[in-house]
Order: sequence, then C-alpha cells, then structure tokens
Amino acid sequence: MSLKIYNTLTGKVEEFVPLNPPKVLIYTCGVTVYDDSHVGHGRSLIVFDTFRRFLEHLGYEVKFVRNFTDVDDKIINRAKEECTDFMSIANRYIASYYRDMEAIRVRPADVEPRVTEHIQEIIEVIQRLIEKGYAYESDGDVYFSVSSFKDYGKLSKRSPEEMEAGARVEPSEKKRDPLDFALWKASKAGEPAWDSPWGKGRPGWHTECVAMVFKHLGETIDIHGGGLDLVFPHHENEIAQAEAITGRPFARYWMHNGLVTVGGQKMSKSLGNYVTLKEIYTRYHPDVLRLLVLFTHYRSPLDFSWEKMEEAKRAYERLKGAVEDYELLKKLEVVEDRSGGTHPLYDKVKEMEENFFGALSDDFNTPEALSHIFSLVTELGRIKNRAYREGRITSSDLEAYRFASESLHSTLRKIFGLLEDLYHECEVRRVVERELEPGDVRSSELIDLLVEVRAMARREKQYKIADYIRDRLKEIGIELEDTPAGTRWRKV
RNA sequence: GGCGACGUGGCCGAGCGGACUAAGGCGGGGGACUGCAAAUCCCCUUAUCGGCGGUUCGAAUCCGCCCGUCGCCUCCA
Repeated sequence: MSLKIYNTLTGKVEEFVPLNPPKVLIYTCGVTVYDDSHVGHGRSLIVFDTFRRFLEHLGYEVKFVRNFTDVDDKIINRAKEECTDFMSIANRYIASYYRDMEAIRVRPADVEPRVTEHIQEIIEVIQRLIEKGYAYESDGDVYFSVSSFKDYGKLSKRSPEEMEAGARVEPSEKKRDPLDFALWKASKAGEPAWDSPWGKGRPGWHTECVAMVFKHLGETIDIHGGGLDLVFPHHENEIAQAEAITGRPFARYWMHNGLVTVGGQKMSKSLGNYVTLKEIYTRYHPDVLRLLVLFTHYRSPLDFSWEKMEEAKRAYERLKGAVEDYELLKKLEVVEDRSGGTHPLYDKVKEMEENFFGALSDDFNTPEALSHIFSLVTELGRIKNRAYREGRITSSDLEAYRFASESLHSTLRKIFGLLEDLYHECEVRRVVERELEPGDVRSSELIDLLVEVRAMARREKQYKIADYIRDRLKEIGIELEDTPAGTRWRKV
C-alpha cells in the first residue's frame, strides 16, 4: 500500500517516495523557547510525532530532527524583563518543553539541535551565500538578496512583484530591497553576540534551519514540516538559502499542519487567547489532547474549546474502556463452547487494521482511521453487553475479545501514542499531579474499603446505605460501577 | 489592497466526479440490562452538503459569480 501525502510545494496529494529508501529524513521547525508551549505548538508536535510513528510502522528508517530556537528577539526581551541572561531563559523553557513532551507523549527527535550550538555552521552557510552572490553585507548585517533567487515564492505561491505591491514589508536603509531578509544581525550593546567575519552579531531566524538540516540530515531531505504559519516567510526563505547554495531541491515534500484557533481566531501569544499544555494536562489525561488533535485532519483548522476537550474525553474513556474491560470479562464465569468455526471478531480486527492503515496512507487521514477504530470498539461492546446480560462469557467470546482488544491497544499505542500507561495509570498520573494529590495511595485503600462496605449493604438489600455511599463518593470525584464481576471505581 | 484556505446533520468532523441510501465522535430522546445507577448494546434525532448559475450520462465533490468566516503578507507551530 503506497503512502500519499499532500505536498505544499506542488499543491497536490502525491505518492511518497523517499530519496534513499528505507531511509526517511524529516526536519520540523521546533519552538522558540521564551515561554511555555501552548495547544497550537502541541498540535504540530503531536501531528508530526504521530506521522513519524506511522512511517516507522511502514518500515522506514526515520531520522527525525527538530530544533530549538534558543536565541532571538523574544528570548532577549524576556531576559531583559527578568534582568537575567538569555541563556537562562532558554534553558528554563527547554526544560519546561521537555516536561510537556513527556506528559503528552511526544517522543524526542533523534537530534534536537540548538541554535547556539550551531553558530559556526550558520556562519558557513552565510559565507557560502555571499560567495555565490546571493547575500551581501551591509553595516554589520548580512542580507539575502531575494531578487537574485529566481524561484523565490514557489512554496508560498506568491511573486516578489505581488509582495512589493502589498507594500507591508519592513523598510530598512541597510537593505538593498525591502524584500531582502536578514541572515546575520549586528548585535546591539548588551545583546548576545558571536564573532563573525562581519563583526559581532547573531544569526537571523531563517538560516538556522538550513544549517541544521545540512549538518544533521544533508542537502536534500525527504520531508520538511511545520505549522501553516511558517510557509511564508520562514520556509520560503529556507528554500531560497538552501537551493541557492546547492542548486538542488531542499525538501522533497513540505507538510504543514493547520492552525489551532479559538473562537475562529488563531491561537497565539499576541492575541492572548492561548491555553498552555500544562493547563491541559493538569486538567485532563494527556491522551485526551492527542485524541482531540487526531480527530481533525492535520491540514484543517482546529478550533479549540473546553467543550471539545470534554467531548474528546468521553471518546477517550470509551476507547480505554474497550481495552480495559478484558480484565473485567475474564473474571466472569467462563463457559466452554466448542461450536467450532472462527469467531467473527477476528475478521473484524483484520478489517479494522486494513482500513486504519489505509486511511493513514491517504494523506494521513487520522479522523477516518479513528472511525475504523471506533467500529471495532462497538464490536467489543457487543460482546461485553452479551456477557453482562448473561452474567457469564463463552470461552470463544473471551478469547476473541482478548485478541481484538490487544490488537486495538497495540495499534493505538504504537501509532497514535494513546493508552500507553493503561495498567500503570495511577503511577503516571501521580507524577503529573504530584503536587495536587499527595495522599493518593492511602485514599485508594479507603475507597476500596467503602466499596466493600457498600457491597455488604447491597447484599442485605440496604439500598439506602449503599446509594448514600455511592452518591457521596461521586461528590468527591469517585464513580462506582457495578458489574457482574463485582464493583469497580475510577476517578472522574 | 495582494495571495490562499474554508463553509457538510443539534454540535464537532471525514468524504473532494459514480458502491453517498454522506464515515466516525459528542449531545438529546426512547428501549434492553440493573434493586436504582454507571458501563455496554439497540433504535430514533440525522443531512441533498453556504447561495445562484454552469460543465457532465452523473457533482457535496469540477468551473464561474455572490455571501460569510479565517489565515498569510511583521515574530509566530
């Protein structure tokens, strides 16, 4: 089955053919570390993390690089506000980023380069551009000459003439042309600075990605990804620099995820309408966010709301329940049945897997893939329903359930990064909520005790007492569920 | 102003020329199960796809115009 993905460069869905299979080289633009990451960053991170997992599943040897921009205006400004140096700001938010990624289960990239560790490589890229006549020095700055690169605008589909007409470009006496962009900026007093052939300064934003790609991946990579808002000017400028130097395609496929909006407007720092990842995972299991992201096609806009988080949470609980309920079903009385023949569920599993991977192969259609997941979840529910009615389960139903739920779990975990901590949830949640719930272990024993007492009351048909216990537990966030195999409880 | 995207049931959201009598999720109603709940299942809510006009044997899917929403053009995932 061939993989098809939409390529921003051509504007078409194309068959994905890596340059040197089975290797696949991917680069995505990471975050600028001057503040906590929000849901907008999270979406992009989750999308590409999931896509990478899918490529690995297909048998590709993926080398994945995602950078940190650890020196730029915003970091410097933040440092000034706090009367500290830019490096401690960067380090603080890199640490914060790693906490977030661990919580939302975005795997680290194979290489996570930092700009400040690649100054020499950046300078070399700039020097090569000057040598080839694509860049010029001007009073300690270095600019890329947009008019010297004929393909400029091919990614964002706009021509330099149109942009001039738009006339919203930054004016500067140092630039020969208003469209030219900075590769190197002479540093002002008190700002971080590195020695260069053009004097003390620091790199402009657009060069770092080119230098890092060249160093860690090579001159042509398979996939370059990032948020839709990076298409212009950032990615356009990357292409200009890289292809001016090599004369060869920089990235064969450009993938851009749609933006996260709030009430229809882009989630961003400047609008102040952002929700940090930390807010998300202190209120919800991190899988809920992953599910929310995967419920929308990666190229469509995703309008964030807490209502949607609630919806995703319900869906998440259904998924989780389908996988977990095997533990419950096997506690029921199992009746042997030798009716023979294969259980119909095995075919359903096969069908689900084929449809699931088929959907992902068609421009990474995660919503459709999830629809196939849920059709299997419904099949599992049918078995549960039958078992609950009869108070027992046939051995073939139980075995089929085990097979199907394991297959479901393994697919969700490996590809979507969901339900990774199913059987260790208490521990993982305690890590996440460490400060919030120090006494969790003790209270779980107490809850077990109350559940026991309630069971006794029920046996005596003392329903008022039994219901009182259940209602009071619910008030403190513990929900009880009576099953043919006994009562279980969960936090809500 | 320039360039681009989007508008599908109560809400969200796939589908992008013929198996669409339009996936899936969430919500609401009814039923099965339950001491009552919860979980699970079944049924209903549930669609002619922003509007108008074209192309085609055939359009939610292609083209044109209009209306509406958003993005990029300045740092942004």
